[in-house]
Amino acid sequence: MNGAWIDRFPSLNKLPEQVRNRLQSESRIVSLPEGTRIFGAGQSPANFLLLLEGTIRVQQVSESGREIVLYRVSAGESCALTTACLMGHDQYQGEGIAETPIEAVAIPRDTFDELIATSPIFRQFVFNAFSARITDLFRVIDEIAFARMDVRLAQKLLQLKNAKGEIEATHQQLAVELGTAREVVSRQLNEFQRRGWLKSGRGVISIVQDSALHGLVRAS
Amino acid sequence: MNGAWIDRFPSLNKLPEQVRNRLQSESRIVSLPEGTRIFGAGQSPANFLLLLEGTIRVQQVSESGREIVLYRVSAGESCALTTACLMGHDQYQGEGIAETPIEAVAIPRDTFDELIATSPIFRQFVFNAFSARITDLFRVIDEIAFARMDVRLAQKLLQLKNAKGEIEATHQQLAVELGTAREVVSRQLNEFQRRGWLKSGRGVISIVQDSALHGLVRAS
DNA sequence: TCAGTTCTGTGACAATGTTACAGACGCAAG
DNA sequence: CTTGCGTCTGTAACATTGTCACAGAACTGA
Repeated sequence: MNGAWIDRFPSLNKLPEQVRNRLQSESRIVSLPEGTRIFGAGQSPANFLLLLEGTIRVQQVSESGREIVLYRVSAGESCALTTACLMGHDQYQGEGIAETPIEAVAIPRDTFDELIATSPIFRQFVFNAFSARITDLFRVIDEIAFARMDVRLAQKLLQLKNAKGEIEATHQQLAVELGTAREVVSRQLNEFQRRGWLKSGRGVISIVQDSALHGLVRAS
Repeated sequence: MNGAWIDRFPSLNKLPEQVRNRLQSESRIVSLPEGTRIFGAGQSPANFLLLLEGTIRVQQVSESGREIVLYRVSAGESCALTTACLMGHDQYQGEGIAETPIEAVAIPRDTFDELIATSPIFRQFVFNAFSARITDLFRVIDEIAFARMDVRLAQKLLQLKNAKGEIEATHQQLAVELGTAREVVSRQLNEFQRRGWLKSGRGVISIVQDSALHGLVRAS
C-alpha cells in the first residue's frame, strides 16, 4: 500500500524510476483527525504536503474576528501556498484546517528542495499547484469586490450541496464561506425560501428548485 | 552598464560567479513606454521579468467593467505571478500595465528553468517573490472583505501622496485602486474636506492634516 | 424537566453601491 | 475670445449589504 500512493498523482507518475523511489522512501504518510489546524498564524509548516484523502479548508480571520474561506485543497492536490511561505520564510496569514480526517504524504523540506532542483516534472507539478491557487485567490477577490450577495450565496449552495440536494451547514458557516455576516445569509435564505426555491431547517437546507438557483447564477 | 544591473538585486548578488555570468549573458534589457500592457487576459508572458526602473500596476477587471488594483511591482522586484502562469500553463486573469516607463531584465523561459534547477539562491529569490505577492493578495482580500471604506481611502491617500503631500489622481482612479465606485470616493473625500483634512481640486488632492488620516487608519 | 447553549428571526439603523442627472472645468477649433 | 466637447466632480434618491440589539426556537446534557 505504502508504495502505491504516487499513482494518485498522474503528473508525478511520469517521474523517472529513480526519482519516484527517492520520493517514496524519504516521505512518510501522516494521518490527522478532522479539525486539526494544519498551519496557521505563527505556525510555519515543516513539510510539503500531498493530500491523499480528505479536504483542507484554507481561511483567513480578520482582526475583528470575521472570517472568510479562501479555497479548499482536496485529494490529489498539494498545499502549495504553505510551500511558498516555507521557501519564502514568510509568516503565513491564513490558516488551514482539516475539514475531514486527512491522509497525506509529508515531504521534508530538504527532499522537496532537491526534487525541485533535479526534476523538471516535479517542478512543473509544484508551479501548477501555485498557479491553481493564485487563480482561486483572484476569483475570490473578483467575487467579494464585484458580485452580488444573492448570486454568491446561490453559487455556494449549489457547490456545497450533497447528492440529496441538501447542505449541512448553519447560517454562520455559510456566512464564513462568503466573508459576510450571519444576518445577511439568513435574510437571503428567507428570500429564497419565500420564492419556494429551498426549505431551511436548523443546520440543514434542502434545495427544492435547483434550476432557479442556477438561473440566478447564470443571469449574474 | 549592461553588466551592472545585477547589483540592484542584493540576493542575486550572492550568486556564484559562473551563474551570474550566465544570467547576464543570456538575458537582455528591455525598455517599454508608459502605458504598455505587459501581460493580460489571453496574453501569456514569454519571459521572466526583473524590474530595474519604473512600476507595474497589476489589476483585475470584472465582467461588468469595474476594476481593482491588486498590487504594484517596483524596481528591484520580479514579476512573480506571471511566472506562475508561465510555468503552470494557465491563463492569467489579471493584467499588468506599465505605470511609468519601464526598464527590465528579460530572462528567457529556458534560462529561467535551468537557473531554478541549478541555483538554490535563485530558487530562493523566486519563491520569496511569490511569497510576497501572495501576502499582497491576502491583504487585498482582508481589506475589501473587512475594512471600512473611509479607512481604506485614507490609507491609499497616504500611500500615493508625493513629497508635497499631494495626490495626482481623479476620483475614478482612486475608485479603481479600492475596487469601489467613483461616487463613494467623492463622498468620502467631501467628508474629509469638510473636516479640514484635505483640499480637493480637479485631478489633484492636497493633504492638509496628515496626522488626522494616520489617526483614522490606526484606529481602524 | 430544566438550564444552558446554539441557532435562527427580526427590526432599526449605518455604510456602501447604483442610477440618473447637472454643473464645472479644461482644451482646442474656429 | 467664445463656443463646443469631453472629462471630472457634486448630488439626490434609492437598493443592497453590514451592524447592533434583541427575542424566541431548537437542541443537549444533567
